Amino acid sequence: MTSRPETARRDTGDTADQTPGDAVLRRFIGYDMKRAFNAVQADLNATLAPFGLRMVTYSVLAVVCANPGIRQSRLAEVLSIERPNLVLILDDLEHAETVERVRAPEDRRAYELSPTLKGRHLCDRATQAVAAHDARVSDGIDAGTLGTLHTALRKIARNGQSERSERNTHERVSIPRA
Amino acid sequence: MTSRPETARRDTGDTADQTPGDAVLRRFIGYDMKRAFNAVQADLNATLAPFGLRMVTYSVLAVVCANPGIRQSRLAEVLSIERPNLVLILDDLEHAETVERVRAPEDRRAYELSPTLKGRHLCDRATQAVAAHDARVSDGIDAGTLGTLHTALRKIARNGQSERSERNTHERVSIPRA
DNA sequence: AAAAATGATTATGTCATGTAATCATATCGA
DNA sequence: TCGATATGATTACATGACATAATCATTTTT
Repeated sequence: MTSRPETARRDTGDTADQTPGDAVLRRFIGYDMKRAFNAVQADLNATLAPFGLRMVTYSVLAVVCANPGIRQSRLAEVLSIERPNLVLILDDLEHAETVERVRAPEDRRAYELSPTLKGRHLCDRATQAVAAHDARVSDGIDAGTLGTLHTALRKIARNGQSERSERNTHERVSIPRA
Repeated sequence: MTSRPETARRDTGDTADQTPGDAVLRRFIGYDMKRAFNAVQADLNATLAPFGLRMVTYSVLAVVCANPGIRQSRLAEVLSIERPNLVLILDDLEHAETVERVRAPEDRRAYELSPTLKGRHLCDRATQAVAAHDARVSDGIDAGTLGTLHTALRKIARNGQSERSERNTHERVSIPRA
């Protein structure tokens, strides 16, 4: 296998040239995913900005609303966010008076998180905007394909996960709490 | 629309609880994309590390190999990288003696980029590893579905792109931070 | 020739995210 | 019960990715 120029002629750098240039990378799912995700991320952040939210803060708010009383550790685990980072995110949300930290009565180290009324309303409105955004970026993709996409992406996430944990077999493997 | 807890009972934080917790977000392709991409990115970076490459540097090397003589502006445009950032990436590759900057004879402001022999070999080997990685993360997804996935992701990328450019006709929105 | 545009670079700032160390409380073992 | 250890949350710090503005050299335009 020897890498070759995409075209026989030497690329003169002519910007009118319609040759993709990144054709070599297009065959990789990872490349298409990165490009798609970048576009989605930019649009989503623009969608959430009017609500004073970012992607992460919205995710956290949504999960807290759906799971009132959830603790920070569990939340971090669910969203694959490092605990220290979650602290700042929650500071942000708490400062906006959308989420409350309440000491867990059974374990006074822990906080139980719950949305304020304001938080619920914000979450509902933001969720509508996110749903609209999601519909926009999925425009022109039929429902069946969309389902396939969901399934495939989840499989890929699992595949990547397992690859990584296999690599980490040296240290902790499972989490045998409880 | 009013947000509701996913389960009737209050979440006790019991770690044995198998309830996903992020079910509210799972309906968005953006969420599944983020999770999938994170997993892929982690695995890919681990795959490239032995070659002294990162995702970006590999992309650049691959495009340079496929388009010898390409200029930095064009390269930045193709990969959607900001020009200033490309400078450092190329410094890296040039320092590793995999890519060369040569003044363009017709325009002495510009550099024409081409891979060294070493660069070509590295690219070929890295490409094999990346292809293997891509196969790993796509494991269990049949060829037809994979094609559908490519098509859908490209469409999403385009949708996001056009949304953003439409939005940029307005002014920028700032995000107030605590 | 002067002005404007372009390719590359430098300097700089911001944001996201990760690691290590710290503090308080809880649990476990002797 | 006391001491060791584990756990939840936090703080402090490092890093990496990426964007913006200003600068320099060269080219193009007028």
